[in-house]
Amino acid sequence: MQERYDPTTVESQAQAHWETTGAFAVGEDPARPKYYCLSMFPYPSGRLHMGHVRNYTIGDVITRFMRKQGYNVLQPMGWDAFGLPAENAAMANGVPPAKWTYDNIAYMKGQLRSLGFAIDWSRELATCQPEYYRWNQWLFLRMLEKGIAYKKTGVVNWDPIDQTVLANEQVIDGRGWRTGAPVEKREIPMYYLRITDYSQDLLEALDTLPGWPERVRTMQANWIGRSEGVRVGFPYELDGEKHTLNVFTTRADTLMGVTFCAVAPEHPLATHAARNNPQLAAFIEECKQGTAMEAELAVMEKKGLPTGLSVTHPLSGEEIPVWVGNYVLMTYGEGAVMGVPAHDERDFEFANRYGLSIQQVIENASVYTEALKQEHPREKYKDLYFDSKHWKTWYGSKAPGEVLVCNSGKYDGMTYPQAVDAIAADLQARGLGEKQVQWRLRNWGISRQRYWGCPVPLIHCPSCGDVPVPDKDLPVVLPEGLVPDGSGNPLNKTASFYQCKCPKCGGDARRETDTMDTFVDSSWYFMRFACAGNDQAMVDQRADYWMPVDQYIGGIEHAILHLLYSRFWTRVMSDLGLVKVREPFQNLLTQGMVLNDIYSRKGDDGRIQYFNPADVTVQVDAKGSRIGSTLIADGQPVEWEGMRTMSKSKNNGVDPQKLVAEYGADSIRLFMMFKAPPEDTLEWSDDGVEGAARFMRRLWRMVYEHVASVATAGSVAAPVTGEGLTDEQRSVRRAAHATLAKVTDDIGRRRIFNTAIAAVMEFMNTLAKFEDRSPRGRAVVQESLELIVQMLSPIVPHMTHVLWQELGHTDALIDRPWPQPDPQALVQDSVEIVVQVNGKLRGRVSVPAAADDAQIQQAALADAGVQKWVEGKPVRKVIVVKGKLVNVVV
RNA sequence: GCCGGUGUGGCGGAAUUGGUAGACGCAGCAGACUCAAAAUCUGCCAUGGGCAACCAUGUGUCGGUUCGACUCCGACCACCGGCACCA
Repeated sequence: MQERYDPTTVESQAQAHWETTGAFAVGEDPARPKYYCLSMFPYPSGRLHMGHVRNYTIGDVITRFMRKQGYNVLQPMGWDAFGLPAENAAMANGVPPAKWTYDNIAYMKGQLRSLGFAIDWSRELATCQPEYYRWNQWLFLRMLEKGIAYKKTGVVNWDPIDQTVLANEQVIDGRGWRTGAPVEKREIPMYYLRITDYSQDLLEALDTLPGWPERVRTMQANWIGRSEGVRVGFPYELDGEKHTLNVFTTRADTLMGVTFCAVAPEHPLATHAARNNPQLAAFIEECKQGTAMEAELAVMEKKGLPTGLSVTHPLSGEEIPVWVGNYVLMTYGEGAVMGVPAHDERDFEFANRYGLSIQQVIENASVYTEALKQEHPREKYKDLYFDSKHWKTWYGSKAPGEVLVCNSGKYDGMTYPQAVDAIAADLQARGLGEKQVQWRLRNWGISRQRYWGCPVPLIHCPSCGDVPVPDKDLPVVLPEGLVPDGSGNPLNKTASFYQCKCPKCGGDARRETDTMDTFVDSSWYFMRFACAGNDQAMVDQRADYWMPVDQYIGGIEHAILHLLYSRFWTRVMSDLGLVKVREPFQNLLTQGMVLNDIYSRKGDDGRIQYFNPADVTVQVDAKGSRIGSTLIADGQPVEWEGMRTMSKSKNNGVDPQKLVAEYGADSIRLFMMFKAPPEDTLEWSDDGVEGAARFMRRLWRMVYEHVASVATAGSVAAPVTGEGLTDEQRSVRRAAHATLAKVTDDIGRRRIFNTAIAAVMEFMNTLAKFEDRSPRGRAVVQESLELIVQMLSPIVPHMTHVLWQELGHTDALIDRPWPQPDPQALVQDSVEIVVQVNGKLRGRVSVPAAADDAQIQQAALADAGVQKWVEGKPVRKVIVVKGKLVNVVV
């Protein structure tokens, strides 16, 4: 055995073994339970970043662990290869997106291989391959037939100078990223998928996913956003015709407090009113300025203008003025809201700004008590509700029983649910409303006015209209040699693509040049992995074998959109009879981001320059606190801006390849798994990697010294059992098996790897102090080292592969079943009990493991340290927690 | 703005079901080995007081529940993720 640990030799040796034995290729095996372990596939951006390394290491640890548990484990890998960055790179370098993408894939695949992931590469796919995306097109056509896909106009960000649609990312401070022109909203025709048909199903089925993080399920539920309320119709007359303005409200109990209605700028009523009202027309035009992003709309100053029209209150018959409000969203509900300024914060703000009246119709019974009514009679009370600080307490609650309706005639004194029921019933009787369920979820617009994506398979014929591409003509292949220049989709300028014949009438027609949202590509790739190589069908029965994905791993940033779209797409495929599964992902692990320090310096020209943390040294004081940082190159100070996700713009990226070359893949993998729990953010640290490498060398040396001692002093004793061991030998053995139990639980159940590694480290500290070199002692060491090597094998597979052989084994560690802790080794004679007096730690006692409560209590009270605090005070109560602690209350 | 999350020593984190706060590691300090350095090994390492035994304080802030709270409840502060065309 080599005395020194050399990662390069070790890793090539292990990888060669896996390569030649085809260790990672899997097929359908009815004899074993299957396990599908999937990490979110990467966008081929150029090189692997640390987030990828973290993601795939987590997946690999689980894959290797489950394999050792006897499962037939599939871990595939592919490329989310369509998307905007390829077009940006094309614009910058003049290289077609296809070439850039395929070059990146080749490079990144090499990186993944060097990290030793147990990936079945025979199933690799890239979403930009026609063999893949033809099935996007095929399923889209099925959705058209079923009415799930349809055409409608949608709002996009429009750059008026480049005359092109901008992605949200391409809008910087409300301006086009290339032109700097203020962005406008524009309506264009698009294709949509009716995900809202599945709202109820998508929401209810969240309860069938206990293996998903609670927060993700909550976020999805809120995103789908089911709310129960009432549709209220406000009748009005226009040009002698009767109409109704519909609004949706969850607070029908406040209906008698409506003092205005507000409609979205795009609402038909607004459009109508603006015809003879230039001021209003100008306001609506102004609302078209700015982006289509909801986050931006939500923080905008609330503005409005009266339409000059009014509607009739459905119950009181009062005239209610109609306003146009920039905060009313056309995409939610009816695109119109009723305004109850006394009991809605936003309406309150709006009414105050425009001098609209405020009518209180609810009093808070629990807060506005009889005593307070004496103190604050109505007149005084009035002032209070303009006091926004108290607004929430006094008016914001709708908890039943807490608030009662007032100033509302026959509804006075009713609670929230009573009033909603009564008002809904009265509205229904008049044909002016009813109870309604409203969803926040919107249908999925999939059209993108971009080149590097999957073509939408439609043909526009002047005589036949929109004609689907016949299945026999699929795929509609995207030409790969084009280079976008920023002035829109190059497909629009490529006659060989868009010129075509109508499949119906054979006349000249124009092919659709929009491509699909890349979320389409990622909505079903996991099913395609199961059916690699099938060129006759989208999926086959192999998908039924492998699906659902047993463990899905990816970034928390995908908690809503990607996962929801995948759940929807899987349902559509299920409804079409293509697959049996309805929920694609059984268990979900959302890994945290990888952060690194940011260092900057303001240049003479006032521009901020960022320096890579590798080029900076940090000064610390005697305690190790950070006191400053300087650039190595010039020794001058640089500013530390804290830690953020690794990015090009902040120049704080770390190149995985360099690290693998320097420390080996195992040390990087170990560091990533040890530094933080998988769901938390991970702060990068070069010192931490150094520490991981130190641990690797330590383990290597321990095995080396053991193997050498066996070579010189003869073989170890027969395999150890509990029989005839010294106390020390027994205690080491107990520690070894207790560590195994903990590591098995941490990896297998808790999916927390940092504590598993810490437990192994702790045990290695114990083992290092064990100096018994008798044959029995060496047998205990042999067993301990074998367990350590096996426990670490999912995390550092290369080194453990080699050490396993050095420990005298001829089988390959990857196929070795996971060890079981020996129950006999875990038995303890006595346990330490912590003794508290009034909840404060005052002593420790050792009691036999079998001691009952009374014996434990007696031992606790007899302890000298405890006596000191109990003496002279009556003992009121003694709480005994078996095997753990005693609390004496005096 | 809305939805979700996080907050513990100099730093990353541990404490799994309400039961010993700070495991494990990084950094730091001291020492051993060495001509020296690297590597390695040993010890110390929350804060304040004390020679020490020990005592008090301490898990973002304020308040509550409990024999007992990092953990549960209420209010607040700060930061992070998402908000439908980045992936």
